[in-house]
Amino acid sequence: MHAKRNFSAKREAIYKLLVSAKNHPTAEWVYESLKPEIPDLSLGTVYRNISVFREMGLIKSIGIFNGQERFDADMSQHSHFICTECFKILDVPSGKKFVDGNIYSFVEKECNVTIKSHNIIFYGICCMCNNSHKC
Amino acid sequence: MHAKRNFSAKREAIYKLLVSAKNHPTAEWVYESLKPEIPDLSLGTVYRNISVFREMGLIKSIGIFNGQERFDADMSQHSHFICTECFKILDVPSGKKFVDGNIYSFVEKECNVTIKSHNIIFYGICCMCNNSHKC
DNA sequence: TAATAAATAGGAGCAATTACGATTAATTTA
DNA sequence: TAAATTAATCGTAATTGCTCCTATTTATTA
Repeated sequence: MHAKRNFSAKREAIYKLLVSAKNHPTAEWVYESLKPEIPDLSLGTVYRNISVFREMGLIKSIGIFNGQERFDADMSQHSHFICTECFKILDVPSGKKFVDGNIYSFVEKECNVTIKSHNIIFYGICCMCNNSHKC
Repeated sequence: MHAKRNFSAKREAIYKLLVSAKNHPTAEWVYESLKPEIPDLSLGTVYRNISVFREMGLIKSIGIFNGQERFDADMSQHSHFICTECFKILDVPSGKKFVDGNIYSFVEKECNVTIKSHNIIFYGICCMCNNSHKC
């Protein structure tokens, strides 16, 4: 039994796609992906629902890369790698916790702030973009 | 004796301001700040020189927040805190190194990538934006 | 000084995102 | 069920941060 959620058909479709997508998609990609099966979908609806999901805490923004904002419906604490060539984003499995609660309180004291969350992004070249395609 | 650098007067002014600025400025802020003393400065020149500096490795981008890219001429490895209310950015003094070389090679193996750099950003509320202004 | 190269101004153009009025769908109330 | 109310969406216009382009100016070289 799970919480009742009155999502409209389109909202539901957008959310499901975000959850299943492994590419940390852009709003544009969500729109293009759903357009074939939902021909009367509008781009504004995608943007608006992404905002709704973010406010609900269902998704988060990874950042803006190559001019487009990237989203992630995996709300577990993890880091990302982004290829500066093709802008592919990979999850960094955090078996190792890079940043823990001790660091939070350390930074909070040093900076006199309250920390809500953090992001770690590794930049580099993915194996597809390396000359030697050993993927 | 230091390396000869043939910067134009405007380029020099932009770079000096970036170095002295403690607010991790936007291009717009640089433009507005220099405009009074350099009335014929154009916004395009600020953007172009920021690109030049970035390619030269003199500055780096912290990211895009509230729709505007933020820059930092402090090239030492350090993290940032950003207030989600007022978008003030603070340096996190890294007496503690959060991410070291071991983590790089760990992630490189896990993700099959080559890492060039990384960014850590803490999000939260600064003391000015907290109800209790204990700053 | 003349020829060449680099940097800039100013404005047009672009692309991602947001805002808005009109319409449609869903929900509640009677 | 029907009417009234609320929420969601469409389509398009507007915004905005940034980039690009051309003419002009400034600096460098011969």
